[in-house]
Amino acid sequence: MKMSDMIADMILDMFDDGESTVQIQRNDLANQLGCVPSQINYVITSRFTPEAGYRIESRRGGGGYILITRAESKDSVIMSLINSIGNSIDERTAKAHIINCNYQKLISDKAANMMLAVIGESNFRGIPKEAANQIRAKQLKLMLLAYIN
Amino acid sequence: MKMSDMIADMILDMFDDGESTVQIQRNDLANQLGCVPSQINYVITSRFTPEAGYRIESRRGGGGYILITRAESKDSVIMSLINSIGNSIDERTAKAHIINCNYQKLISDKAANMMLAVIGESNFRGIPKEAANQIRAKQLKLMLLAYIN
DNA sequence: GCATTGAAGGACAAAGAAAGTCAAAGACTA
DNA sequence: TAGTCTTTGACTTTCTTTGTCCTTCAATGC
Repeated sequence: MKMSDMIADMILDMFDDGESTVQIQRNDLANQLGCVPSQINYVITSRFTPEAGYRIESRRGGGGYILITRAESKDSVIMSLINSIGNSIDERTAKAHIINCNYQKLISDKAANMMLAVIGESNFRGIPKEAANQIRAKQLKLMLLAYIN
Repeated sequence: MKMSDMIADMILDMFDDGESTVQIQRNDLANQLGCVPSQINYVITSRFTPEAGYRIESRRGGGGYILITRAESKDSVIMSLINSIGNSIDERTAKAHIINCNYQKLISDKAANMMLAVIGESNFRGIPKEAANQIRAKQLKLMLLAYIN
């Protein structure tokens, strides 16, 4: 298993007992898992994003920490994700959002697969990039909306 | 025997133990079989198509992979619907198919709503009718496939 | 108080590890 | 022989890992 996924899982596990915040020591965690500290940052910025419903705070210096706060309601996270999507989105970003949502258990595997199927670049072959991005954005927002209703 | 067929057989073999997904490492497989990596792509796009009941996902970068998912019930009503769709479909017809599937309890209300959201004409505003119909056909087939997995 | 020092975390770039794309050349087939 | 199917390879894009240097903070000693 990839180191990044292990780190993400480790953090998700810490949420398990119903808590909505997790505090970590970057160096400790890196040490436990045998990676460089900056990889923790990579995981946090690529997976624990605001769009996925997380807020990050941190402090440097002696006794420093990283605090990860998870949003309460799933639907509200999805709603704000929808609102964060403008009227155009590329495949890469859309895919990342969907995979993240699925990873955080905001949407089911099946729904995620359906969404991934829809937004794939190869569906749009032959039409201009920007037109495809606009269609993709509309479709993704509507699907997410349909999902929570 | 042709290399393409060997690759296809190899992949099919991996499904053998009742699994509905196979994960491959493109470079590894190419290496095992002694072909260039891109030939794996050729085989996948030419043989493991939605019409044949396969869905493809992949990730690049370190720890990347190609995931091939096979429809479980190849002879289901949905599979034959997928095969009847062709490479172009208008909103009305697509809608009728979806509603019918839902009516027959082949797909859930939620899935039907997601599909209806995707195929809606207004998503495709601004692009030529026929291009829209082709995108819609691809998307509908893939969604149905994702649903039955 | 104030300067120094060590203990955090942050930012960023470079290297590495996959997979994707596309077009040209070659092989087959009707 | 025209047209399709395969094979190959060069180039591109994406994601991950690693490391180095920077900034911030708290504690300590004067």
